[in-house]
Amino acid sequence: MDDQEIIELFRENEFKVTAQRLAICKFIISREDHPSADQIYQELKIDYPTISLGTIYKTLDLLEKLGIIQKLGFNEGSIRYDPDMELHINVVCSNCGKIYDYKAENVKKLWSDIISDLGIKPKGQRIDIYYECDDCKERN
Amino acid sequence: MDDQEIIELFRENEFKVTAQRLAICKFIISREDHPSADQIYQELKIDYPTISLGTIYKTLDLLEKLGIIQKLGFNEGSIRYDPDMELHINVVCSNCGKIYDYKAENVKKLWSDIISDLGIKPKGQRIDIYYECDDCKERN
DNA sequence: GTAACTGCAAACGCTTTGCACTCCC
DNA sequence: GGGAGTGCAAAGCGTTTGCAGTTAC
Repeated sequence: MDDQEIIELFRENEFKVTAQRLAICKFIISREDHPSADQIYQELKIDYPTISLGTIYKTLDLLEKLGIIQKLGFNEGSIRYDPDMELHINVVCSNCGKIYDYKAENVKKLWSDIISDLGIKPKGQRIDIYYECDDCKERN
Repeated sequence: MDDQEIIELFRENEFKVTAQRLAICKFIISREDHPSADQIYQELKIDYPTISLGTIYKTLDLLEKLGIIQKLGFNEGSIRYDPDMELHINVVCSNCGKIYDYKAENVKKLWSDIISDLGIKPKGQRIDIYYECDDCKERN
């Protein structure tokens, strides 16, 4: 998704295009590690010194409504933002919180089987695997 | 898991057996809808009028450490407690938050394939499907 | 008897809200 | 020019913490 596509998506949905929104949207799309609101804030503050956490949260809600990102609530109460809306598995280090995505064709087949078995119209899904990453293993 | 087993598990791990702990543990095991801490509090208050939310939280942490329950953080920031530690799918109404579990044999096979593909030692997992339940559909 | 547990209240951290100012269109 | 968006600070809410009193063992 390039700048132009983002701008068009905003305009189509009658949201104004602002520097902050563009920056937040581009940032989250460029990251594969599902950052938290505060991580986004800390990094964008460098280039946009007056940006506020409130704006980050409002924009993230907007991006979720537009279907660009997915919120992921975790057990310690933290919320992370995932720009991958396709069926995938979040591989999560339960120690440091690092996340990467895993895609497997076989998941798709199984998933459609389950859906038809359940007889529901799914609105979304979330699949996590928790493990301890190599960095954390070394540290202990 | 009956009373005696719970008591033994507590003692084995050198935790004292109190009326509150037993009540919380039995309550959560008996429920299939993954209640929140406050729901547990509201219901137990009837039989244990002096029980406090602090005790609920402390006990839930303890039960998680003992491996009896699993915490599930959701997108709106809420945390729900799931007493089913086996591989299963949480079927979640994204409107009212109702949850029920779905177990399928075929998930297990796929899961072990994915694990060996990833080459990791999983510590746990979580699989959610979001949909709108019949009650909520009617209401709209 | 004593260390662990409970209940209460205060503290905490993340998220949301309200409002005056600003800026996109 | 006008209304949506921003930034700031305050409020909100679920969870955690600290501590004096209580209870299991």
